Amino acid sequence: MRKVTIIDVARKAGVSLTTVSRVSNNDTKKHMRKETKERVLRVIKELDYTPNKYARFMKRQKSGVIGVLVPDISDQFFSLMIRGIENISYQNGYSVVICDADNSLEKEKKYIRILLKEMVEGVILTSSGIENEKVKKLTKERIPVILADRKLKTGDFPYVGSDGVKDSYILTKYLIDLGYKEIGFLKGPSEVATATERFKGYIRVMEQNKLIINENYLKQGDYTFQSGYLAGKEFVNLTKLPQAIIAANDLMAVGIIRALEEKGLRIPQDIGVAGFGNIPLSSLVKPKLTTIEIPAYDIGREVALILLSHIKRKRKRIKTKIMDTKLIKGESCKSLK
Amino acid sequence: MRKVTIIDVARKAGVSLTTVSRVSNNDTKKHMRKETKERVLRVIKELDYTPNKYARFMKRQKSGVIGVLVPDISDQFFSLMIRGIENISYQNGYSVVICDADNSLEKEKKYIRILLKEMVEGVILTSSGIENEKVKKLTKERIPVILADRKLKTGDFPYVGSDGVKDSYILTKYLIDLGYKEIGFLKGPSEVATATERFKGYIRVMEQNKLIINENYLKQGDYTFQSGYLAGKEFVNLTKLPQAIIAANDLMAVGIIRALEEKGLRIPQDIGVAGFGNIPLSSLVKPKLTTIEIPAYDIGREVALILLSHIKRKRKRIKTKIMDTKLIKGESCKSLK
DNA sequence: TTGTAGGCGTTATCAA
DNA sequence: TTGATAACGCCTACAA
Repeated sequence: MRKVTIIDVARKAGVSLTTVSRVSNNDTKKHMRKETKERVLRVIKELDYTPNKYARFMKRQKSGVIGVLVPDISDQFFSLMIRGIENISYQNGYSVVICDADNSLEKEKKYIRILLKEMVEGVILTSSGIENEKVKKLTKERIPVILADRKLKTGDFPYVGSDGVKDSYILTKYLIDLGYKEIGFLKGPSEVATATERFKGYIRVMEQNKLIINENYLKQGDYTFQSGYLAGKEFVNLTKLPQAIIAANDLMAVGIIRALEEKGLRIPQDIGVAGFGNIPLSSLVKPKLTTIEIPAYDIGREVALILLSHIKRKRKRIKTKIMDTKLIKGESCKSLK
Repeated sequence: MRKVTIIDVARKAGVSLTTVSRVSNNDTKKHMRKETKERVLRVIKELDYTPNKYARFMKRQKSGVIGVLVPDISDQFFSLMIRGIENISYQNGYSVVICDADNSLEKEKKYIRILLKEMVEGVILTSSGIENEKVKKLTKERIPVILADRKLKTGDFPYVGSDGVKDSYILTKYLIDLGYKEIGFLKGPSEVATATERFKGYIRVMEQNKLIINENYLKQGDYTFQSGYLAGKEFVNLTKLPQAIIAANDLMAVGIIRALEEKGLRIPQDIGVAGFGNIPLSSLVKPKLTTIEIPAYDIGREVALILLSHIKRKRKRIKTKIMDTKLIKGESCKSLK
């Protein structure tokens, strides 16, 4: 069954292809008889005609595709974000090409090249640590790049996501208000912006409240469950435990809990644990995690909207949007008073 | 910065575009001087030329895109599967368009239409219950369709996934061998093939072993955590509990565990629980789930390979591949002997 | 208000 | 062994 082309429509409607093209593109500049327009519209519907996007590209040099580059699509945070992106994109007639960098810098670079070849009109980037250099390559080709969830070390690309410092500030403050004084922190990977921001917020509140930051209570993780579990084991080996531990993300927090429980410690009676993200796992785990909810789906929608506004060169090109987050008072921390 | 075209290459190499085209497509039918070929190849590399895929489509009428339609990309099983699909696809120069049906039949139909407009060369379908009718529409357009993980009620489309009956057979048999006799079952949604197959396998083993299937021990769920939790509550309200409960997937199994624990029951001391899937959550939960591992990533790779073989009309067009699964002996069931 | 014609970058057919 | 040329389906400047 051959595809319907603009010629089929033109023939059936008894007009030239130009007229059909104008109707299907809703060309308002040219005036045309209402009757003609309606007739063409009817035939378009009858034949179920849609312009061939590849042919259209030839003239317009616009692909109608945007690229999304994430570290790991099987991380639910990112898959939710992608759902948000797709939602907005399809509504606006854009398709989405997703690239999973597999947490590898190598693949990330490779995909930047692929996206260029795909002639995407814009890129949404959540980097696992790519250098600015490579990203600049995109902007040099006049392809707008918006960062989602994770900022880059340098450069001032538009960004949509939460304010990690503020989030951490709120969470740490909440623990302090509950009565916790000796609070440890499990850091995330140093090349990821959210990780460093969250650590910074923690430090800031601790200092503001004149609380001592014990070096032994600071550990390094990489955002995986496993690294949380290992850090948890390190914690229980200390001669004296902190009263609570904040992990830079939920997955590590769950890992910590598992390690602590294995040693017979009870959460939150013996020690409090908190994380960031409020990933679905966080409420399925027992005890439910105290955490900061980051609205992945909404971030996806916002970042797509902003990218499209850049692509379409709308006058108000928004640069950055900090999303509201929400403190989830789970069961993994309790009032000490 | 303008894109390099075939003309730029031709000019720089001092040959015609035809020659460049032949080199870049590795046309083996036509013989050409080795020297010419090498020169062109060098220029292609120098200029970093890649054929414009949109222009190429115009001639070939092949988009180089395959479509993937899943019920929910934020379900880790599907996102892992997608990773497998993308892995193979990119290796073969194909891009992937992902459609998230959001577990809705309505959207599923809509996306079938979109995929047709996108002129995908093939479709990988994991249906949340679409009618055969709609899928036939695709095959009528000569677009190959391969089912992943979930079969359709009717029609004999190629399929890649596990054998739900067999999986369930193995799991149930394992419980029986442990000494369990009164085994309940929480069913999944009736329109999903894996759910009905797993129930069938359970029934079969129970009957073969002359074990009574107590109607009160059969409940209906919909694959969500919530439905597992609710079913768990129904179970504890029974005057007499079964010795073990099998849920048609892991998420529901975890829900059951949560409900049972809330009533003070201990797993596996008081009652055993098992599921299907071995999703990452299953090993993060306590106790670790007894379950059947379904290799999502490998299913993705296999289904992509098979789809590509159909697209390329290779001689050996594989129809179906049943993937090996693995019994995970977790801690949520124990030997009663 | 509507139509004609040229060209976007590529590949395939035919000719040289 | 290589090259000229006609499509592929659409959009748009220009013509009518």
